[in-house]
Amino acid sequence: MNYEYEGLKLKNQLCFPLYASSRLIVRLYGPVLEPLGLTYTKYIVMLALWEKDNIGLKELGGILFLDSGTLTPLLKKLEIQGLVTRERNLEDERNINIKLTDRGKRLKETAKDIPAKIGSCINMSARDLKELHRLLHIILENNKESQCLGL
Amino acid sequence: MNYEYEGLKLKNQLCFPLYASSRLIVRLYGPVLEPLGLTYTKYIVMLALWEKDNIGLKELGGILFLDSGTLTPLLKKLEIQGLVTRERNLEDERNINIKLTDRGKRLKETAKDIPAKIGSCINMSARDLKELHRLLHIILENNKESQCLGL
DNA sequence: ATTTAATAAATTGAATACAATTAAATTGTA
DNA sequence: TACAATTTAATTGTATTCAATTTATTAAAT
Repeated sequence: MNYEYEGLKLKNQLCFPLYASSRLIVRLYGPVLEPLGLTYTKYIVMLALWEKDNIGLKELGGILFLDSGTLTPLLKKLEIQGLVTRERNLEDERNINIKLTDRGKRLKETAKDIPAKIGSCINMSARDLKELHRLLHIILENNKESQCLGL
Repeated sequence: MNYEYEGLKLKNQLCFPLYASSRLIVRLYGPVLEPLGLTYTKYIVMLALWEKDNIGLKELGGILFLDSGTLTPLLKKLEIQGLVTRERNLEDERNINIKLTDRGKRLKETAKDIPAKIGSCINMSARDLKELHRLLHIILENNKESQCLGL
């Protein structure tokens, strides 16, 4: 038997189930977020801002692992929706400060049931959930300043 | 203390680390696949075909959790690259059969070192890797015919 | 003080994802 | 047989992602 190609089998991939389940769960959010006028990416931006308001784009990107190429157009849309404001930092005009509007702050109230709603769709024991959480964070931490990626 | 909004904290999200680490690892593949003329999505299509050649688009989509909207343009590109052929099934012309060309088959040889190359970037014990694998497959299995999603 | 280097955001272009619709082929049924 | 329902790909339109480039601003060095 030739084991030379074992690593190429889908069932032996780590990335594939990661990629597939990520998309699966993001898709789960779609109809739940739609009434709030949010997409999944907009939602995690709002999550970050609800925890820390008045933050620079760079810092926001550091938290969410997203760069200005993704965030700039996204934040402009959130601004048009009246959920955030974007203004240059007066002390250093290279930076931009993102702030929640009152409407953006109030949306938190509407959003607070979403985690439970999504959670009920993921049929997994609390123990497994916690373990999955731990393992994913190992990946994120390992690659935060990876020698493999130039992040 | 008000715990009403605990579920909205990023650190309590399951989806966020799933989403972030998936993107992180897909990005890891970029420079590794580039010399082969493949993107990550093209790569998993090739992985599936190396395991089962001459397969319908629908069946391929079932394996990879992708629909014709994603696969049709992707397969056309792989066809232009000379890695696959697309032909209507003569018995049922609604279906299309995807076959590897000789060149597509030979690419497997070039690709066989990729899993080890990526693996070396993911600093995780064999035990943790296996556990992560198991947990991700729980999510995929649970939602394969979910009551929450209309897949 | 000038010039150079570094940093942050915005822009551009390529490649997905995916919902929704359309078109073609097949199946089931009256 | 006709016709409605179903199935499969393809198409369309919207929303990301991300690498690479550009522009503006600030910091560092001469």
